[in-house]
Amino acid sequence: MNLFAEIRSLVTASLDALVTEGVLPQGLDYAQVAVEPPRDAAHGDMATNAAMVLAKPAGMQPRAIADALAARLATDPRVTGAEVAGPGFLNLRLSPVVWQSVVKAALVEGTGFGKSTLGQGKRVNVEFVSANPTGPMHVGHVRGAVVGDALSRLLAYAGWDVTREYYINDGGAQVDVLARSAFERYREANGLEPEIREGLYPGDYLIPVGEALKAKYGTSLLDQPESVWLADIREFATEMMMEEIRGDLAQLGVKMDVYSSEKALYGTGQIEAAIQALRDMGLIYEGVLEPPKGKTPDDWEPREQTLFRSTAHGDDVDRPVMKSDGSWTYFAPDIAYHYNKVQRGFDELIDIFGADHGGYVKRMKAAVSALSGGRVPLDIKLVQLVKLYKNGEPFKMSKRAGTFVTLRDVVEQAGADVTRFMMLTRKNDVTLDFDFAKVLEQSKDNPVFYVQYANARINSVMRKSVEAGIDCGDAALSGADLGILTHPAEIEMAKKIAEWPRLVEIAAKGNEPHRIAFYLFELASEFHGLWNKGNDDTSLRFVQEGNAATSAAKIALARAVGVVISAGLGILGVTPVEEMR
RNA sequence: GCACCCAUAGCUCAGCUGGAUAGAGCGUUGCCCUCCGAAGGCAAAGGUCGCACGUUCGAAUCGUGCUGGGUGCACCA
Repeated sequence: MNLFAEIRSLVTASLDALVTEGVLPQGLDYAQVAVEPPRDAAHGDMATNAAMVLAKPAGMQPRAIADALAARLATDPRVTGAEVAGPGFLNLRLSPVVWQSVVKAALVEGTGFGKSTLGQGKRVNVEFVSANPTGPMHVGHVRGAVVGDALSRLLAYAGWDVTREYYINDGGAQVDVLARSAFERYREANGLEPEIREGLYPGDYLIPVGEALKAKYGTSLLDQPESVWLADIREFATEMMMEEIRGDLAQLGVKMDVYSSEKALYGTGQIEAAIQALRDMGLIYEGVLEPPKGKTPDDWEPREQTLFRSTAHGDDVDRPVMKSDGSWTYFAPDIAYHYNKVQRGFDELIDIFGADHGGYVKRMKAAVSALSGGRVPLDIKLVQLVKLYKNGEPFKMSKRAGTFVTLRDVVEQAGADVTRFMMLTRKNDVTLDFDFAKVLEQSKDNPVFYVQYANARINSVMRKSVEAGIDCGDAALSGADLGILTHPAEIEMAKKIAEWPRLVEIAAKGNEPHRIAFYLFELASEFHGLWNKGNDDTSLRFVQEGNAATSAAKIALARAVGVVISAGLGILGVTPVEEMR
């Protein structure tokens, strides 16, 4: 139940009526008509800009439209006040009955209360993490994983058919490095001194791979040249790394639907087919790129390459797809992979990249635009760095020494729920500070705790009430006499609940899961405020001694908050707690 | 040199895709509480939304040009 959508329907229906009466001309487009909560509560419960956006096309004064619309709207029983303000805003006040019905809807619909059909079942592919399979996941990957997963849950909640996908970069040179590094660990497992040369991966995590290689191959590969073992060990080590990464993701509560392999694109003609498709559009040519102005690389030399005319689709320069030695650049399989996604019939594509890949988005969008004939939009979210702290002290990590903070380190210290929530307390394109001490703090300063605590309080109230003999099942509560909820503080609470379905749609439209976290904080804040008022004004307490009917109504309100918190945390992938420990 | 991201209260950040007098937390200041409905509460002060033009009924939001910070820039992914 989206109250804002309902009132908007009321507004447009009223506009239609005014057209029928001849007050307004025919053929008006209502697309720009919005019904929103006013910034200032003193302006009422909802505001519409209808009069202002229609003034010009209707050839009328905004006030004239607003007055006519106000009179019309005032006849609806839900509307208790309609006044024109400012340059032509129409402010509406709604009956308490409306807000009470929101509480009831939340109880009846449960965590489906904010669900939307906005996505119309469209198929969206969300590609995220896609970490190189050369080691365990580190902190840098955590945020992308959480954002991608929460976004997937959000879109599913808002009516999309979501596929979560991981692209395994197992086709490039870095997996050869992995294989060579693993080979040294294999030698080590056989009692030889490993030679971790410059450029190899020094991390301890490859020791078990060496052990496993020994278990499989014994000593048979020790004296063999690289050409004999490289492919096999590469495959073996990559698979072990992916196993580890899957485990890491599982710890975070992330489950991919599809793992796609870069390597699988080679040798199957998929890259060739994708490039051919571009070629057929006249977007592939042989040419020489200009050197970048201002900063010419020392070893730059004019070189003829096979280029993709990405500038035809919004890029700044054309991009090479084939190296001078005839092999593909890294861009070519990426094109093929995205072509593959398009061909699988997705209506929308989303990629979650690290911010250091920002220079990559235009060419990727250009490729998808070309290969889908402009049919499939690609949204690329860049996720900024996470800076780790402990009690305000920066946490250092050194990739060179192979000692980095892994995803496991983070989850083991902070827990998956806390980690996930914190990763969503910033918009994706802003760097985020993560302090191991602060995120576990039980205080108002900690948004995770604050939201969880609200939910715990709600459950505490219900536990107590059940002991007092009040049926706190949603069915029973939704049947309570909610007309009792008339106190302004209670109405305010209900208004905040009413925003939930609208917020889901806003967040989904922008692919912005962080909005859910911020909303939950506001919702919890409103709830704690109401709770605190109960300290002084006992009539606002949820449990009213000796008055089961009143208690039921007030508990219903609390439970409605709990329903929304549960739904919201569900989107974030965070488990709601019923008790603070 | 070019592209992308960021710039909002002392600090950390929201801000509904163009709406009304720009919000929250921390910090500061002042009251209150210390009752397990505990892990504090209430209130106040605090702003040239980096700067300048432009678009229009209306701009933190859109456009252009600057300033400052970050990221990236052909034969690496």
